[in-house]
Amino acid sequence: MSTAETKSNFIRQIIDADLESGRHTRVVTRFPPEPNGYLHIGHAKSICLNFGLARDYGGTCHLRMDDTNPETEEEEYIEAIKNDVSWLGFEWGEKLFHASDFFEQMYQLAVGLIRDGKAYVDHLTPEEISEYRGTVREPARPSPYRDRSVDENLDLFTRMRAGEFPDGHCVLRAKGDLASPNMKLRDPLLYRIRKASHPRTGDTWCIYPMYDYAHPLEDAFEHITHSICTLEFENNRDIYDWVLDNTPVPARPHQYEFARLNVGYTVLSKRKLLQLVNEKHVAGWDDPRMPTIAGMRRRGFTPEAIRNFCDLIGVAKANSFVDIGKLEFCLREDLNLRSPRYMAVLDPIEVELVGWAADRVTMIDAPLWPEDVGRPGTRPLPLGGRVFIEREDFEQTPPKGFKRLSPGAAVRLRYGPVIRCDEVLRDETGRVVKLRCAVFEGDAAEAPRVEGTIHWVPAHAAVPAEVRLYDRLFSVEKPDADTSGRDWLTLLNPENLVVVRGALVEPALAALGPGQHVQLERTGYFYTDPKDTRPGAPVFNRVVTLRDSWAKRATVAASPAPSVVRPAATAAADTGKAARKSRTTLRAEARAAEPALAARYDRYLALGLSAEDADVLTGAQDVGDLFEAALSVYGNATSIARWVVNEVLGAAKDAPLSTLALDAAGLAGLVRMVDAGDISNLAGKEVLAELVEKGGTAVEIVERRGLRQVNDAAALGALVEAVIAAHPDHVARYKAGNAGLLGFLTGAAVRQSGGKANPQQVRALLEAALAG
RNA sequence: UGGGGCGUCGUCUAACGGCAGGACGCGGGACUUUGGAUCCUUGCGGUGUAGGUUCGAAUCCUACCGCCCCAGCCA
Repeated sequence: MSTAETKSNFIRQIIDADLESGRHTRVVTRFPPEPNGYLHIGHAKSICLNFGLARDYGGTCHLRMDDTNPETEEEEYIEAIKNDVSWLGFEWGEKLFHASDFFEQMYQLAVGLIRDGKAYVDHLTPEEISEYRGTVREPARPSPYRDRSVDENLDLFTRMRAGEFPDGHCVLRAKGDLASPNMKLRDPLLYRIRKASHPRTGDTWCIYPMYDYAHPLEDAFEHITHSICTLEFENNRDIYDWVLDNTPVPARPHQYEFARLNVGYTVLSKRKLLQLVNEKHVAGWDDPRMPTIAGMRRRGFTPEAIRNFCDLIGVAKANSFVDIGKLEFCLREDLNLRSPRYMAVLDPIEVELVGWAADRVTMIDAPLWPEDVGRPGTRPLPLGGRVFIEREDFEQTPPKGFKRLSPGAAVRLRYGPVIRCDEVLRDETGRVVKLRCAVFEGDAAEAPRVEGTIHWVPAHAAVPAEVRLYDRLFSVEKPDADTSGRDWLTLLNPENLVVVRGALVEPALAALGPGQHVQLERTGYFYTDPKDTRPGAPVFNRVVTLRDSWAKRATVAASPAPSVVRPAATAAADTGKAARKSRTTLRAEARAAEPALAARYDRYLALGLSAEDADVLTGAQDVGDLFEAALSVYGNATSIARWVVNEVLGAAKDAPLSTLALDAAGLAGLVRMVDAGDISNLAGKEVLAELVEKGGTAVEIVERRGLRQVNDAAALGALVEAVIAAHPDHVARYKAGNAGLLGFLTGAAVRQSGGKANPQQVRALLEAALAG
């Protein structure tokens, strides 16, 4: 029931472009978990993305264990990961890899880097390395070992591999850029010594590659085309590229980053999840309260619901926080179709049906499925003289709108007769122990009208069962962002699991085996625990509650509407500390350092340019050069300035202007034609795009592409008529008051003319034509 | 603070100079032997701020504001 067609996202756009340009002819992605913990819902997003891309583009997705750190990685995790990915419904076929498969090749490439003088063995201690690295403001200092000879480095590296040095004695480092503002590039570590046994390679290695070195190589060896990771690796992309550019690899993958998943009331950091397990705050990695795939599986989530959730939330680069309600929605949507309905009473009150013959039992054929699911099937449901109902379905003094039982009121027993509460029996503490109710069977004319239906179980045939009510793990929405200073563990929800041992279920449920989904009517979706369910003794895990408009109303009524006063985004309160150095200040500095630029600035102001344009044009030599050169060909300073500032800079996208095919004469010619009305602004931009791309002259491009502006009233009139005829709906909506549609219709007309029609005139003609 | 990213309904996400759309949520309605199933909904609600360019700006230019990431021998 996966919904609709696949949503567009920025990664799909990149792939589309790569396929179209021929950069790639197929798509190969990978999901590269480190086997140092169990997979969680955040990984599910990545799995669905990577495998989904491969599926949709007819490519392949590799499963790769990123096992470069033997100290934290274990075989148990490797198996769990494989199990979870395949349970989610994805197949990697033959394409199972391990980073450790490539250790020898990685080593050889490292030797190559040393030979090329691009890597060295460093003996600085970790503390010293950190110290030498500098800060974001100050550059790094070179390690005293940075310049030793290739031969010495080769010898040392060989001995590192041979196990001659203890852990931490030395590392292999790349010769990066010590002054780089990107800290990751300041001589990144490539190899460290770890005399630990590796789950796959055992003791054959005692040096292990670092992520930043290993990952790009793994991608290249596997011929990955699109290497997709999360946002926090953006800074690592520079080393990713460095490694691939400095080693002879068989392919050239590229890294793209997307926003990782965040959801409320849980944590998704492996460190914290591990701590929850180790310190026994939960019963293990597969505890149903855990956000792990294993935990969700045991709780009763389905792969379909999780996949659907991942489709629903999309993929983008903005940090986001997904409402857990979306997951619950996906769960209910899926579970509705696969969960037969039954009844169970969690907190029973006995009800005596007054007048019911002592040993009379009627069998009810109760449907397993509601009408909308439309599946056949019933289960036998016996009704005798005593039943149990839910304690919360009775109120001595019902609040307004209460549709359940209260003294003198009547309800229908689900699938059964109507009952009216005539007598309430209590114990000495005042607790209700029994209700005596009149029964109205069949179409009894005297039956009271009822508004509510409640669930029940027959007292004589009820079966005791254990019910585990799972709730959100934490009691605050963002335990990771808690600023109260409390330890995050104190934020655990004390009621994240409530075990109900006195629950009573209808007899048909007694035979349920492990791993079955049911809906306990009016209570929620449940799953028989796959580990603890015994023959005849089901254990029910609550997967998710049902939507509950009454509970919602009740809560709202109870809490006196806390009129949420949100601190209005403090309007430009200049309390804000100095922003980062802006481009203006950068340009001002450039002018201060270079008198020629400063002189230009004054001259441009004298030419009549705005201060802003003059500023932008004089921040760098090349921008001003282009402006001046174009100006010498065509003398309208403001027009040239406008095109340089607003259009050329946009087209350049921060690249130096010298990388553009555009020359000053081309630009000047273009601006001249626009000013003269030979071509429209729109066409002008089209011409500029080609000039930037391929160079040439504006006149030639205009003639070749036939972009000369059409100003002829008759031709434009015909065009307008045609557009009006072609879009009757839009015209009607425009006339009904949707003014925004004038833009749409103008656009349609201009587009139909191939960008040649004079847009002002088109718009005016349209407006006039539609006014009548 | 140097650098790298990101700001669109309450939340998530589209729109690539031309109708701000979808989903969850919220509200309203239908139906009802699940208040909680299910269905309908032309209902609510948004382009961080301020300028500029353009016939037309969420989109291009400029400035400002805010948030995230980077100084592990983790990944």
